Amino acid sequence: MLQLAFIRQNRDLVKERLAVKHFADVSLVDQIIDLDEQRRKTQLENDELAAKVNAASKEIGMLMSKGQKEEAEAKKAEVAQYKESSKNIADQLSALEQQVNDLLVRLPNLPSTLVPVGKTAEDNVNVKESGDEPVLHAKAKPHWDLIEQYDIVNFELGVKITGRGFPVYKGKGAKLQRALIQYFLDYNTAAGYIEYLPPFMVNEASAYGTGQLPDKEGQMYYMQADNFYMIPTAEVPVTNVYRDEIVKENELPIKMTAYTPCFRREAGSFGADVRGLNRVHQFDKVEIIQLTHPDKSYATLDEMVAHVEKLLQNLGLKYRILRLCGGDMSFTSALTYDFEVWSAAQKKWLECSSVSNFESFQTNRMKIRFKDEKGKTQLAHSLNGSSLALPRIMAALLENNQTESGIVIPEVLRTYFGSDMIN
RNA sequence: GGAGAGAUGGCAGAGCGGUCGAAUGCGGCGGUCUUGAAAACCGUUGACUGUCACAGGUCCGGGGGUUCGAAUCCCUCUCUCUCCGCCA
Repeated sequence: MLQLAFIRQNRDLVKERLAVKHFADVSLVDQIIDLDEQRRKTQLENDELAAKVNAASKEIGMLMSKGQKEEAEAKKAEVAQYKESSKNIADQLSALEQQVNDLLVRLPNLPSTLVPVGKTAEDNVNVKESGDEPVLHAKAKPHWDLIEQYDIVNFELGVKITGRGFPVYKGKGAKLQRALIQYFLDYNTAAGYIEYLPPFMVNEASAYGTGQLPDKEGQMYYMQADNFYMIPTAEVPVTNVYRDEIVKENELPIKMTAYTPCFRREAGSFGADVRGLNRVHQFDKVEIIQLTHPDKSYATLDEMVAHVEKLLQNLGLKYRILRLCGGDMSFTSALTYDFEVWSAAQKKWLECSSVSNFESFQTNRMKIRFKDEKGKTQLAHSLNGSSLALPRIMAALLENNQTESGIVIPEVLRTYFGSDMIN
């Protein structure tokens, strides 16, 4: 969430930036500032009374030890009066705190000044497009036909075992998944990311920390008996590694990577967009996460974008990089780049990575801080990106690399995959 | 699932209901000494809120209660550990 002090000092700027994100209820900002004003006033009253009670109680202790019983009793009566009024004020105070906080968590992150103005995906800015258009043979098929032909992914089986959107990978399909995961993790750790293998379910505090709660619980699978959520992305468990921690400045940046399956309910999607591997409830993803000094997060964002880009180049895929406009960004992000791969048989761009700077939006909730040179604690910045989400990469690889004699495996994957073709 | 023990500052670990934000040790930081380092010695070292700066307030797992006063007593929730059972 946004920092209250910042909102207070930059009322107009905050409103202006929220408008870029098409946030409907800009008046929230004024409400928050007004309520906080009251809160602070009430806090002062409360504190003054508490100080009186504290002082009187101390005196009572002294009087008692000296055996001055009557004086002590008189003081007690005095304290009783303070407490009468303090009860009321304390209730007011906690109500105000609650209200301020409830409103504050409803404010999305402010978009950075680099964010293009716009409302929908149409308004995203194409920053770069690269890679060659694959030349397909005459009988080229979309990936949902290819996986049947080579018997490498089975959706019907997934329906039988679980339900729609839970693909079963089989044989070379399973092995290709494993090869991709392995390759991505090795590529990330070679760049200095520490590998984690976190739990695939998280508690409420973790889901709140990265911003999935309180609003988006509908997107997560929920284990009622234990009050756990299935993770929608590795970002959730891995960013929470540093929740409530204060690190030393020289420990930054903290770079982490993790493979996890991701579980998304994504209710209400139909049609061609969801065919095959385009959109599923469970998929594999390798994620990169960084915690940085606030001054360095934008340089880090560029570095992460370049890191993911290289990965796509190594796989030989045609891709483009989009800078998301204000209306298309997530609630928590300040600046996001989406990567899309070209799926040659579907003739469609498929999103395969999203790299974002959250500035202090997540770290403020999670209280991820560092001690600067002067010994002051400050919020770190958090960033993350997919490197990469597997299903759409798999779809693009299958479609773009298909030949009449089989599917050609990219050079970089061959040692992991054990051969150069699926046929 | 059954039985028991516990939750205190970065870590370890004290804490008769009053002067405890909290002993002590370790660690961290600064200094003395040293060519440099180690050792030794001296000093310093929690977070949040608030203020121009002080002052003040809050925090000893969470919530509630008793009391003039709670880390300390009571209730409750959560979590952790040990033993037994079950199990990959």
